[in-house]
Amino acid sequence: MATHIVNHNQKPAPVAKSVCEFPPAVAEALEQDALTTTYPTGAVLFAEGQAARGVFIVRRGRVKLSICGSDGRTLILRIVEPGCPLGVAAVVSGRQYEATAETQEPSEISFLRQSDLLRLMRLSGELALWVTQHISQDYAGTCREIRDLILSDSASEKLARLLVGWLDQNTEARNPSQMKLALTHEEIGQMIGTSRETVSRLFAGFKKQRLIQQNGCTLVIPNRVALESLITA
Amino acid sequence: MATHIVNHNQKPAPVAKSVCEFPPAVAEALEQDALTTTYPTGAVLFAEGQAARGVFIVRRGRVKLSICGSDGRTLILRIVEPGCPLGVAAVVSGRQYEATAETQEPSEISFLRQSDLLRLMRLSGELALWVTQHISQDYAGTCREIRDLILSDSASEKLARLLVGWLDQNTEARNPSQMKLALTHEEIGQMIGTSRETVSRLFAGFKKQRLIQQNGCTLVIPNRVALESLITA
DNA sequence: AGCGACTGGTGATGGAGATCACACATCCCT
DNA sequence: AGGGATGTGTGATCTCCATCACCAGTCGCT
Repeated sequence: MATHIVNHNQKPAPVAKSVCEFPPAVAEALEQDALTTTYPTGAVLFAEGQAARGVFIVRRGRVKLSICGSDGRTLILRIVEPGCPLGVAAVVSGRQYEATAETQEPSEISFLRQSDLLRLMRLSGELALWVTQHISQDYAGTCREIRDLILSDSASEKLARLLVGWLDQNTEARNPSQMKLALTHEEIGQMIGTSRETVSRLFAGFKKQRLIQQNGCTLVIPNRVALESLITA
Repeated sequence: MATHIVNHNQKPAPVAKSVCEFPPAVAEALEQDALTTTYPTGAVLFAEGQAARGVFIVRRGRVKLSICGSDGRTLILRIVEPGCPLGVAAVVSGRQYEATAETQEPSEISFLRQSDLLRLMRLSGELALWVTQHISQDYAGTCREIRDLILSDSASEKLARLLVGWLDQNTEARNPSQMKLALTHEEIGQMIGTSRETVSRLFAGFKKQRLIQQNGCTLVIPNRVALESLITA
């Protein structure tokens, strides 16, 4: 099934997200060997602990990447945006998926089998490089995650970090101090390792301190500096 | 938002047999272009945030890899043994080192400049593969780290996890239930994200429960199963 | 409507562990 | 010897946050 490489909402290159537009070799590989499917919300692409079958590449939509502990609690590693591959590390080293990938909204996702990916990587240095760079990017991101989570005891600091991080992803938006809040309090809690109630209380506190404003699902951060001042406190 | 119950009982990756044995292509690269140096204890190979200059490959000794938070607290990611490269992810993606590497004992370490590594990777697919697999291995390890740290609230569970993990690295030792304790309580605390005092108290508690014995720097774990039973408790 | 599932707000309580404060043991200097 | 460093053991507080409990708003569904 040939897949057309179209980006409906052509956003100018997201900052940290590297390329939303694929390098030629990657695009070619996708056209030739990838199977593109549309998934509904809540579909599980792969689960933590499963043997790696192949990589998934997000074309449209958003995918939640999470790991879960023995007691059932969940930690969201990150929300993956279009242009990014999922499961590359597991696939190239032939082990298990390290996390669980679940769609957060209806998404269009390409799948490339392990054997095809490895074969193509051998043929195309460019593709191999793309894969390697994405893995090391994931690694760097995970290290940041650890720093933010472990090395700040107060929950408010973690939340402030998360919000500031979201702001940074929004630099090219029309209003850079404004963003859509697409996660529930529960999910935010799972991103910063706290309970849902704590997130509620923190938001209430932030509003009282005029650090954030919220109407509907739109979050406004009038004073970024004040929010940042919580981070090293 | 399904919650997935997953089994994490996988033995940690086949331990790269600690003896310094490299694939031919790697050995050749090291011979040709690497600079091998002997460092004293406490030498800093590179620090978190520095621009990546090249990779360091441990030939002999042990290197502590850690990240530190704004408040000065430290988290030890892992102790790197001979045969393993350091800083690969940062080098191939040309960004900053994600962590700080510091020798824990006098060590012999080879250095390979970024430009040389990239050039050699282009020439030798075998070397490129070796590098890529090490990165994804580091990534997987970091994910495990996150799971262990975040998704187990009790500090005793974290310590039990650490000890069991050490046991697994000892499978080839003469007495598999015995090991040398080369870290201070403070460092152990930095590995599991707790304070030094808590580690002391936990050790005392474990001894009282006959879960561990200790004479000098030798740690004996007579009953591994009992220790493991703490982990999902 | 009316019901159920999900989400968000907020109080009360308890407990695990950080932190402070000591005391004691080594070990290594000169 | 003494005197630093450094590592360890343990008690006393104190604080933050998880947890339990309950209520209220808002969807979507029949």
